[in-house]
Amino acid sequence: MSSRYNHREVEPKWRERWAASAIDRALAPSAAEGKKKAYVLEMFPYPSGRIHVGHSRNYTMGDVIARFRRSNGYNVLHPMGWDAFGLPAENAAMERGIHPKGWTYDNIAAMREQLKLLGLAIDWSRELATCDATYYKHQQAMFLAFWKNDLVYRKKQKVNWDPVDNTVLANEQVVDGKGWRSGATVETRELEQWVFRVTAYADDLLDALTKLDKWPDKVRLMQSNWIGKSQGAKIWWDIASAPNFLPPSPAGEPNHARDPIEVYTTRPDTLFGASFLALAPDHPLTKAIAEQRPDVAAFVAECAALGTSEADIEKAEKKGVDLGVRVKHPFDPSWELPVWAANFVLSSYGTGAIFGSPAGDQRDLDFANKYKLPFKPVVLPPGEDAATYTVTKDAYTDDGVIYNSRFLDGLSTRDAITRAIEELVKLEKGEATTQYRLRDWGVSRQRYWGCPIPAIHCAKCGVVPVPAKDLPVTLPEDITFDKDKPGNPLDRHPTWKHVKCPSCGGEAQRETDTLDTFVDSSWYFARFTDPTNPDAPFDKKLASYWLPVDQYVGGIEHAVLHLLYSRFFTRAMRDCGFLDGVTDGEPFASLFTQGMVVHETYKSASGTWLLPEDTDLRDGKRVEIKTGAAVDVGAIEKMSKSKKNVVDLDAFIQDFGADVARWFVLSDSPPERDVEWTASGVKGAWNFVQRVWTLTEAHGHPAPKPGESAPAMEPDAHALRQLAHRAIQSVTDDIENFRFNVAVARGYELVNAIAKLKGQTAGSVFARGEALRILSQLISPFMPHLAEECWEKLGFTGFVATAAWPVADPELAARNTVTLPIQVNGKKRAEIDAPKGAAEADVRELALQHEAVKPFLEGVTIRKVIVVTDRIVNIVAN
RNA sequence: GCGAGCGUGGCGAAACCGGUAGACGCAGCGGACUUAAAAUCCGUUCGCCGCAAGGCGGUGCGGGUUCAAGUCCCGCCGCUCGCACCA
Repeated sequence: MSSRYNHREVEPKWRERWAASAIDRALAPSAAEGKKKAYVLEMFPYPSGRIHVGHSRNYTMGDVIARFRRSNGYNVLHPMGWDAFGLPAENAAMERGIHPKGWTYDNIAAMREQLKLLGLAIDWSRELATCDATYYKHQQAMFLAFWKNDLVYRKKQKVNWDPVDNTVLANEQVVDGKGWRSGATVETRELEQWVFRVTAYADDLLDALTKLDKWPDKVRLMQSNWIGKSQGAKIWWDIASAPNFLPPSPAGEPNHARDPIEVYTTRPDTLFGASFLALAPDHPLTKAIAEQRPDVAAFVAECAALGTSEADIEKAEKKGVDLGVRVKHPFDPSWELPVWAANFVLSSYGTGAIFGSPAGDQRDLDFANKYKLPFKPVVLPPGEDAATYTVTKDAYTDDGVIYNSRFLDGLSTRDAITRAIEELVKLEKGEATTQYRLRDWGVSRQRYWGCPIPAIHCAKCGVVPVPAKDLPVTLPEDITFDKDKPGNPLDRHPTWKHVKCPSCGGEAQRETDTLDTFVDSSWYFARFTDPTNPDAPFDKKLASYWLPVDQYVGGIEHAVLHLLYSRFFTRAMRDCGFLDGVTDGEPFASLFTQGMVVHETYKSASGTWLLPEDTDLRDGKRVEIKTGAAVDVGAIEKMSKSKKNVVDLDAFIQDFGADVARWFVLSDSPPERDVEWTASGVKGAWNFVQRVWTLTEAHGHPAPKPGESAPAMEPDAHALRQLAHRAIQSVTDDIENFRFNVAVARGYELVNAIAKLKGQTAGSVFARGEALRILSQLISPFMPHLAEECWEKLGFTGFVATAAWPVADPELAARNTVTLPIQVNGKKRAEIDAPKGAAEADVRELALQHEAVKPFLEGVTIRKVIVVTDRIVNIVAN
């Protein structure tokens, strides 16, 4: 009597039982004596509406780890929440007249139900949403603490300004120099911004990367590049002469037009090759001169107008204008150099000024060639002759021996850098310095749907923090969104921003900027450790117990920003007294970046995107079901709503079940690589589910308990036992090492082997029952519903989800004979079976006497026989 | 331009420290069951030569190290990702 496995009944049944027994709750530290903790976390989602099967991969991977750890006796924390502030809610409000709050919470409710259908072992009692005042209240408190500790400050910063939407745009919202929504040309504006002092930790954030050995090298490298530490020197170039209109420098006042020009370089060894200085178009001196010289003003305007897109910059020709200023060479006051403004000098890096040493820098060389500035080589490449070596169009940027450089002559690049800095220090013309590419983090956003910044602007007292007793500063709900009135709705609100100054009691205004949503996600992992605490972001003891996150799982797209900000935040929380258990400031001990789910894209004849479910394969051609018309099959891309190449999760689970979805997204492709969602792959997973169930049901006996002694059995039954115990070893190892696709393959192997053993003897029944028990346990992290159903069918009580992970019997798992390939001159000619660990001499004899080997040894001399124990024999002969 | 990664059957892939290349899945082919189909089950499937036993070739291309290379080294080609005038 066999019945088809009915996921529509089985899956909800087990989810209800798990929930009723609260098995997914993390234990309080006091209740978890003797257990190790495991904090498993997937990057929490933005509640955009509905989830598709593509989203499920990330959560499934985390779930496999969480379930695996629980089976291995850990106290597991596996929570879920919502990254709930952000622009899409405001866009929806504008487009559809819905309130961002309602839209967001509706989406959360829908997505929570969808996620629950996946059967994830999540402690839902800890759910949080960053848009709850109960959450952002603590964020505001931490903001104030950071402010007090000088980790928050205000600064005029260049921003991308959309003049139509009246708002700041993030870099990724600027497409080809135009605002992504309005299409208006983006301007650069200077705005007073709230800034987090990330650079305070620049060195630590960089150095600590070496200790994050459970992070992908790629991510560590990306962060390292992003921080971009470089060692060099600051050099001060005294003004020799300047246009008369520049006023003289008042003594003691810095940053004046006639002050020495500060330049940053990593190559002070090439100072004697210098032939000009170049300043950024918005360098203070450039701007001062532009006020008096129309040609310079025109040049500055031209640079500002040039698009900010990378392609524009790439194509832009090196251009400049002579500013009419002359400076003295630091090593020789009689040597004067011209000062130019140049479009390739960035004001945002270093000091916004460089010295041009054309023979050693391609940009400088291009520039010098264009404007006929002189240059001479000062670094002699290895193997070149100083008498004949010349530079014309290609600069030499590598190391060499310094020449044409007076006291630096004959030194290596490295020694010359040290020597040059020594001399600069002696002459008080410069000093060694370190530069970072990393900038402080501007967090001001002119938006409604974000965490209000707890600050008040008072004409008398300046910028005043909101007193702790007045937190949270909540968002007003009576807000209007109007397409015709762009900008920040908070700013337009009739009453919200008008408050009394907490300091003087006078009329004042609230800060109407809200925080970048990356702030919300920079500490949510810590809030999960104590998610309902009303008085503090989290209890220190609880956070110390759970943190760091033992396994973090998410997309590579967050390799830099989210992960770097979280590392910053953890250090800042530590140093402001919120956190004391994470002394190294690292929030995520181990990181896994998973690949995406990709799918073909389909376009109808009229050019609109089609959902996969609206198409069908007929005679090998893809057609639109409604019309029968041919469909244009496009590239295989990441599943996304905009291209409609998505498979809806609800519908899929209805048709095939959550276990099929979970099994499929983990099979075939390695987890870090993308996996293509295909109908045939689904079929494979579906067949497997059916096969596991059919075999389990057909067995018809209770399975032996773990450790139960086995009866005598036939060799094929014994072989199944061996395979099952080896599968335990392999799958355990595969999960531990994130090789889920290999674990899946082991599952197929075990099922194939179980199906092959047909006998009904006591031995066979035992072996089959044991193998089925092991199978149900090994698949339980992957297909938890099916595993429970099988576990129950095999006569066990309680949940397989909470049963102890199976342990392989070492004797059964061990291989006592091994098959050794025998090679002659590296080509395989035969195989022999030998006892494991057989003596070299014995194996050697077996190999040489083998019938299949002999013909290849005739007429040649055996030079050498290599025997690698338990691996291979290679006979070298000629 | 700089940096990193990848390249294996018709497809997704596996291969631990250099030791039988292609596990496992999909698709294909042949067969069983069936009036038929679906489902299921069994067999088979890198290419070439051969009736077969077997042989030869084969991990993007070209070299090298080694008894032995998908794996290590050098040089190309292609693809993907990150950064991008960073001084």
